[in-house]
Amino acid sequence: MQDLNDLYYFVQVVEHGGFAAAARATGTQKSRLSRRIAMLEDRLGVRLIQRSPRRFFVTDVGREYYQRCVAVLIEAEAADAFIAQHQGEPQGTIRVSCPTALISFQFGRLFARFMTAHPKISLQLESTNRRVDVIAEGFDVSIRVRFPPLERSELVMRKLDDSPQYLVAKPGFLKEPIGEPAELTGLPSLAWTSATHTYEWRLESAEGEQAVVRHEPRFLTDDMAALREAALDGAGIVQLPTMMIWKDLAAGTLVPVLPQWRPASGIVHAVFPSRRGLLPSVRTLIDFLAQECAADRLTVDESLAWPARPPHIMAESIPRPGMPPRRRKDALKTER
Amino acid sequence: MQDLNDLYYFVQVVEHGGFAAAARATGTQKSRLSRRIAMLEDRLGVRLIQRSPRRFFVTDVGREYYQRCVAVLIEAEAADAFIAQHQGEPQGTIRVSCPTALISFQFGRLFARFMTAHPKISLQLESTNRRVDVIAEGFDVSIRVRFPPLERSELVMRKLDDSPQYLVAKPGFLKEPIGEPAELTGLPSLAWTSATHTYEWRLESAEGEQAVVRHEPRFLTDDMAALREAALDGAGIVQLPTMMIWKDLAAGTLVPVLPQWRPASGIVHAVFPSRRGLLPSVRTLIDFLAQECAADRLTVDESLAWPARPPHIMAESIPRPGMPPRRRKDALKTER
DNA sequence: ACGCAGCGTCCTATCAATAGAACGATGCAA
DNA sequence: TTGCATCGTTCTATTGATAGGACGCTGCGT
Repeated sequence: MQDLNDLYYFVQVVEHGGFAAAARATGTQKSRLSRRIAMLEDRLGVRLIQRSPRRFFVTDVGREYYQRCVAVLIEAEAADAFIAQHQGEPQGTIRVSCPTALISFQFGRLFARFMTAHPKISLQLESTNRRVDVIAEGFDVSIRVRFPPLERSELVMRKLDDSPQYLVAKPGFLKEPIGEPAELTGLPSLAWTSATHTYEWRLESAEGEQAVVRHEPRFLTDDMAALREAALDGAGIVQLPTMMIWKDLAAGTLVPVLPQWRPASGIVHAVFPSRRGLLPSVRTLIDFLAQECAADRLTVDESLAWPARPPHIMAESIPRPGMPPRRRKDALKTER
Repeated sequence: MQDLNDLYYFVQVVEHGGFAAAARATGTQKSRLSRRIAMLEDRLGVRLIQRSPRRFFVTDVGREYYQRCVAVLIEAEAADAFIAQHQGEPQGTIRVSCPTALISFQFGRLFARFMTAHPKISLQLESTNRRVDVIAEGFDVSIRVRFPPLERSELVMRKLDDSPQYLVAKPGFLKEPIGEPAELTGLPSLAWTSATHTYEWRLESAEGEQAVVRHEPRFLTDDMAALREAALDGAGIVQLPTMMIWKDLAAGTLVPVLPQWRPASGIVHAVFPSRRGLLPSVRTLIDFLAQECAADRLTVDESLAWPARPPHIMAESIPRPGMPPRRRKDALKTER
């Protein structure tokens, strides 16, 4: 295989009228230029440059070859220019997957805000509760909610939000209030379908005590809205995300069950194939979502008068050197 | 400076649908391909290929970049094709310089034969007796005659012919025959203008004795035809090349002076800038001239019934390996 | 469910290209 | 005519890329 860099060296030497001048102009050693041109001539079997100490001129065949080499370099520059132009302003299409419920009570609004803020970016959003294969299915990013401990993955994760949860029921569903996790045993429950077919509430007291309560749900579904409707109708006790039901709690149409014990928070995170080569558009989206989630959480916490929970430690999102976190104050203000 | 070879690697990997397949197809180690593509992505700041073990697909931006890289390689191939096409059949213009006299009595015919034999080659022939600067003046080849010892030069030399010489005068010019070189002293002489302004005949006997006779010519010129005319008119004794006057000798209009002592032969040779990168057309011309000179010499020697002189040892013309000397029997036959 | 072939990536001893200096040649100015 | 600055080329100790193998992972066949 020929060394395409020789074409570059050749063009530089011709354009500067000598090895020494080309070396100075390009910061390349003249010994390298001398050697590479000699090797190029050997490979081609022609003399491109007639030269001796103090003498230098390009042969006729060398001139024609030079023109063709310039064409090569122009194409190479065009390829780089395409990438540079592609990088410059976030644009293009982002393929995202997101759990259905999360879209309906939280992320749907965020995606809409994002598109308003970035007119040149399009989203292709797949609403799904299955665990998508990011690489094979061609997603740029997938939004997921998982409960700790998170499994390790070849994919890169960026935490977006905590997902505090409530155990709730319709007011009056419980004949008498309960005070201990053990009292939950045997009560009717509703749950999200689990792949492992085991159902348990992992609870934590304000003091840090932990309890695990196993239950057998009388209603299983992968539609979180259906779970909420069933709870509102008094079908049983269910664990649901704060962001989904905070207005029900504020209105009193749902009430916390065992309020001194809180379920473990989930972690909302984005997963994507690699930090290297992340398109500006995708990076912009992920940063945006992280910022919007933080702002929304503050609003909900203030509304419910609850202190912000300490964040879970998850797979590290390495801060990008030289890139300060983006703040969208104006976007936050206008949307309220 | 980017490594243009990375574009080649990228195209190969994309076209073969994986690193392993590309490595097999190109004979390149897959570790190199893996590394070079990773470095290319780092430099560009984008992910061109989404991949993991057993998974491989080219991103959208990667596909567009691939198209541009193909364009680069096509241009590079075009440049090589131009050179290959340029090399294939001897064609184009050869710039030659040749001494005027040599043209008139020997090489003019040879150049004509050459052009007949090679319709696609043109010659630009400068008839000159000055020592041209081959590199600076853009000659492909210069024909020269020099007497030993030849000076060393950065130019490459290829001997074409010996140039045996005769001391001659008009019949009857000498009142009495002379037998020794010393008897030449004081006789009227004619000579080619010398840059050194010293004039001497270097003679050698059949036994190998050598003699040097200094003389002061009464006629100096750089026109060899004029020298011949003057000798034919009886103006004096002159040294002339055999090829120029062999017919005069055969006809008796010129006779040898001091026939037992012969002047040293000159060497007709071609000089050119470099063996490396010698165009096929130039190589063809030089080979042709060497062969034609050999054939002509044979004819003249047979006509004058003289044994061929042993050739002088000169700067070596390295035989080109694998390339047998070309013989042009048909050309020799038709021209007689 | 398990074993295996083959994938892409990483590691390191080896090899080849390079940087930088030395050399001989050349043109120009004094 | 001579000295000097700068040219292109060559040489070699050093540096960096590579070959080749090892590794972990994945998909497919049994």
